[in-house]
Amino acid sequence: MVADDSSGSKRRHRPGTAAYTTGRSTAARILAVARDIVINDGMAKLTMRRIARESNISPGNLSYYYASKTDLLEDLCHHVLEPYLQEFERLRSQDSGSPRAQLRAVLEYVFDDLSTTETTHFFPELWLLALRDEWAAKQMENIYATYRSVLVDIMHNMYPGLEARKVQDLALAISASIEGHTVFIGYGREHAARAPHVKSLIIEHLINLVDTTAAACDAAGNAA
Amino acid sequence: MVADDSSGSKRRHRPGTAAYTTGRSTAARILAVARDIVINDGMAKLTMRRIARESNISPGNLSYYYASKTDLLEDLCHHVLEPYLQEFERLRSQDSGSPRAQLRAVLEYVFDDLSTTETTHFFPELWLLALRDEWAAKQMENIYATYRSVLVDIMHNMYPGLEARKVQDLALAISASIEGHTVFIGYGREHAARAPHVKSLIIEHLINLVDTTAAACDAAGNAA
Amino acid sequence: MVADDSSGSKRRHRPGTAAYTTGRSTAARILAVARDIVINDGMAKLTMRRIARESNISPGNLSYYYASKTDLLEDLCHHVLEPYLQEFERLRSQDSGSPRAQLRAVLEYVFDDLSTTETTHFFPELWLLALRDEWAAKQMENIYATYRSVLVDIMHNMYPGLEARKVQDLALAISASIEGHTVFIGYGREHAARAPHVKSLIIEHLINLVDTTAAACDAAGNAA
Amino acid sequence: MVADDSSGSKRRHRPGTAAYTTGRSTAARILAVARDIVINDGMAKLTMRRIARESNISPGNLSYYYASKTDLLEDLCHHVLEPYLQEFERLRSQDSGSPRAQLRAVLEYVFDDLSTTETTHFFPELWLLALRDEWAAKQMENIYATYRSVLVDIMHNMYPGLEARKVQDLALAISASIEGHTVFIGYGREHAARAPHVKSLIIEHLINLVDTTAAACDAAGNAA
DNA sequence: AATGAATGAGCGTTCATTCAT
DNA sequence: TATGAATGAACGCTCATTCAT
Repeated sequence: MVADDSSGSKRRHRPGTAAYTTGRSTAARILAVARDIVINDGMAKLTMRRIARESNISPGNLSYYYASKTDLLEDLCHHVLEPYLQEFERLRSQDSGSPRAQLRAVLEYVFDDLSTTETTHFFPELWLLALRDEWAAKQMENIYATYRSVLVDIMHNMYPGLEARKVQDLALAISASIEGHTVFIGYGREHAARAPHVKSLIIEHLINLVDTTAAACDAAGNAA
Repeated sequence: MVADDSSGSKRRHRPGTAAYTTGRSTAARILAVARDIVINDGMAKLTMRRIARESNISPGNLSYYYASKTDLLEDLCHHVLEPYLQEFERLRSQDSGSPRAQLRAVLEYVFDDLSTTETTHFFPELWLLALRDEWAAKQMENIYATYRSVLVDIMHNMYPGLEARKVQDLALAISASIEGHTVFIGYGREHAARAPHVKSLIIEHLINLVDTTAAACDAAGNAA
Repeated sequence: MVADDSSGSKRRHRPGTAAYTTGRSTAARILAVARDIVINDGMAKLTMRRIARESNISPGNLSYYYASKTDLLEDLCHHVLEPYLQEFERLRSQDSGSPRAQLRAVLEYVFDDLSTTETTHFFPELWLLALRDEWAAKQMENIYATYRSVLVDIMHNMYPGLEARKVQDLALAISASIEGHTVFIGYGREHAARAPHVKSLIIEHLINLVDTTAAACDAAGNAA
Repeated sequence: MVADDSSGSKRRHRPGTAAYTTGRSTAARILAVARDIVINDGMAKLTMRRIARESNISPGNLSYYYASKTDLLEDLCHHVLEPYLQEFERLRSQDSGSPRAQLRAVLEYVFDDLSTTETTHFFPELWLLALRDEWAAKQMENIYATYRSVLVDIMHNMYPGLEARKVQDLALAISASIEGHTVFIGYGREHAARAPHVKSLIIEHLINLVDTTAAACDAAGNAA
């Protein structure tokens, strides 16, 4: 699940840069190093000098690839989040036998992913960044909107009659509920050991939430 | 709901400090200022100089109260979280007619609190801090353990036969599910407007989760 | 002719700074060092780090006195120009026997001053600075306006009937003519050796310009 | 009045460079861009990177044409000043009816030229550069020596008997007096609006200075 | 003739911290 | 209690320059 450079990526480092193979490898190294720093030590420890040092290049050369830290940060967000986007698209088009099974597959993927170092460490940073940084907010909304749209698609297949607004709220509630577990059962977190138990508890419950809500709406619809 | 200095607070500013009235008011001012900075501008903008400036004291004097930034941070955590602790104790001992009504009251309180600027902005900072700072991790665990213990108490009243481990997992899943909404429907967040709809969707269903789980366990118990 | 701190100086270093004797001496040292750098090596070589180094203080401490380089530059302008302002006021109130003698005294002072290292090196920097820096432009206008107002006063004493506008143009032309010599006969300049000869040539003649202009205006006035 | 490459220019970009048509046009572009930067934004903003960027070439290629910034600066001086040299030669050989009329023509040209953006902005930079840069000093002396030699020629025609040294001092005083107006009535300067009035005031006066000095010397000579 | 890639010193500035008074 | 004064490392960033291709 590595970002594919040939894909429709919008923006990357300073234009004109990374044209030769050596430059391309340097550019890749920069992002990899930056990613590792954020995940291992947190965004607060992500400094241009350290990125340069750990990429084995000079500060001057780093700013040849990224004119400003903001530029780098934007590219980093993109770089880290793109694989998730691709995974969501894969899950959307995946045939699991039934919509219900497909929904379960998606929720299990997301829940399991919470325990990943990357997810446990990067996403909370993104949540915080998004509070003050316009660009980060857009990136965050982008990834979660994609995630929810997959849920929406599947729920629509399960209950075609369920009204759109309701389905969207369900997707929001479901995704938020699962994301919330990150800080409790994520990698290295206090209750990481309970992850399997909580997983079975919560996933079945969330699928059940869809059924219940659909039934309630259906009843309300019929009554009207 | 202001922190009561005479309460069982473990540690506070430099010992021997804040003995006189002026000192005490200065100490209070420092924490209030620090809290505001974190909530309004984020932890990254919390600098000793700025705290000093906005507290109308000199940097030198600030370090008289707090020998290091870490010390201040610890006290700040305590200062911000204590009111929540008190609120949870209040909710624990609150009589709402039935355990189910009491559970609903707690979940509604927590859910509504998510939309608060303070909660939306402070807790994600805490989640991040807890990843690297021992003390923050302890503070975070403390507040959430208290929160869950309230849920555990109530659920025990609802289903005395439900085994302890299961009840604890339920409390974990319920609290995590609600917390997760912070970053989506919290103050100023993308989907803040959907808060009321998501609230009604999720709360009833989390209560339902308790019933379902209890029923399933009961059935399993009987079968055995 | 040293700047007097007790005078009506408008602004100085960061407020609250230089309150004790040690701080005051440091503040003075900073300006003296900055002045020397500009005069000896030019404005382009005036860096915060070098000022700090040559003032025997740390960069951090320098920015304690001056929060930004711009602040320091403004204070430096003030510091360097103030003595000139005071000298002009002295010349204005000086009794030289006759207005003509007083005029000659002023022009001689200014002309002789051109050969000073300080004037030769600092004023051209100011002229350049004033092109792009608002504050420098104001400071430059301030010093030259004072200079011209002295000339205006004296010329008014010489020819009370001469119209104000004409007197002002005369002051402008006279001062500009003398200033222009800075870059040719100033300290270390190509033609420094010709200074005495050019001085006698130009000063008498500028006084003569006043007489000639007054006579011409008088004739025109009578004719009308 | 564009610099002619075939003229007796002493040195230009890196030897061997600009041999082909493309190279020549690039070389010309570099100087034009550099000139514009200095005139519009000042010497302090003249950086190699910026010259390269605005010339649409890479920094590497720029240093193919100019091995160092100093080299470029020298060429830039030459490039900017050459048109003035040519203009002075034109003025020297210009027939204006009488030497006095020719002198007036020269002074008027120079005075009017002061109001030019180019002159107002470039010459003060040159004055400053000449203080520390040998080459700039030479270039500056070259242009002003040519200027003065024109004045000397004309004054010699007016008063053939006037001794050489005196004539040279006169030329120095006259040119310096006019140049001094640059920083007061030049383009965008505080007193630009007074330019026409000051012009008539000063030019007639300077011509008069020649007459007076000649008369005085003549009298002194006769007396002796 | 031109490019992309890289260097390393230096820039102005901020920071947590220390300390004498 | 409180201040002014000071440190030194680190920050993001710019610069003239070099060099292989």
